[in-house]
Amino acid sequence: MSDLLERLRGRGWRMTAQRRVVAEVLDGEHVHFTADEVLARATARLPEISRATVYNTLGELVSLGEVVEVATDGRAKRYDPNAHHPHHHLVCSHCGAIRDVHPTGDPLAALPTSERFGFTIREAEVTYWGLCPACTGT
Amino acid sequence: MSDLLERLRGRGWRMTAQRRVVAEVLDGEHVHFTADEVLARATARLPEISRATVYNTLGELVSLGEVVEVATDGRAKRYDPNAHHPHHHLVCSHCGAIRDVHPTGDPLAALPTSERFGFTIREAEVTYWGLCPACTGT
DNA sequence: TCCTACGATGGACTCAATCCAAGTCAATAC
DNA sequence: GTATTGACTTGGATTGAGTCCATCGTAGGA
Repeated sequence: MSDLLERLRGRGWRMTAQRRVVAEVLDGEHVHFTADEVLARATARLPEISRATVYNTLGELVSLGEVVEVATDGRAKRYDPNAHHPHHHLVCSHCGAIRDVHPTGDPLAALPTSERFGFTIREAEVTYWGLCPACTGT
Repeated sequence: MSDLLERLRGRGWRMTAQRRVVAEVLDGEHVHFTADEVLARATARLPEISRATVYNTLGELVSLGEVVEVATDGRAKRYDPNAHHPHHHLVCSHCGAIRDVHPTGDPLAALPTSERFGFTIREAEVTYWGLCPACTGT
């Protein structure tokens, strides 16, 4: 899965040290970081990188479709590098941890025309809420 | 549907002018206000009400289960007074407008045990994204 | 190697939401 | 009706996430 950089280069994305570091952080681990966590990890590799650059780069990766923005609740947005496999999310209501899940069927099909109110619907997003194994005990 | 105040009183909720006004704002119209919109409408009826009180009251209504907090994307949270009829949401990605919808079937059933990763799942929340009739043209 | 348009910087700013110490008042008891 | 009291309200300060912008730096083409 480590060809994110190749893909970006292939698309004519201007490569800079900062952008490479952000892409590497996202590509490296399959967790869902907040922008601040990305910043922290990027800073570890390239100390002078700025917050604005991290936001710019994340925003660009999102609009390129390489990364998906996940907004759960009022917490900070998280960035999901697993954009090429459609999936949904399972969120721990206690600690905020996120896992990718793949439910069966198509949720779009469950919405009859009479319930669409003239909207042009583009996608359905399913979030499952619960307690992760670590938080179940507490 | 205007018995929200009755229900609250019945539950021993301490009634104050501020709380009544907030409850009335939510009860009156079936749209999904942001906290600021609630504050604006509450202020129109009771000019000296403070922002903190609106947040406190909204938070309390949420934990009483009388109102549902809807967080879509990075925008401000919205408050949905239609808490007694389970439903999902249709959001306009352009203007942020929200409508309640009732898809068929149970999204929880679509998640096989093998995809639950030991989580204790409490609920599934489906958000449909699209453009509302007013924004489709632009 | 040189140019230059695109990208990065960082500090100020916005916006939503929360905190807190002091003041107020609804509901209960008398 | 009055006194009491603990829960509620206030508003200004604060936090946290994210954006803006004028200026500086540099990747990549000529």
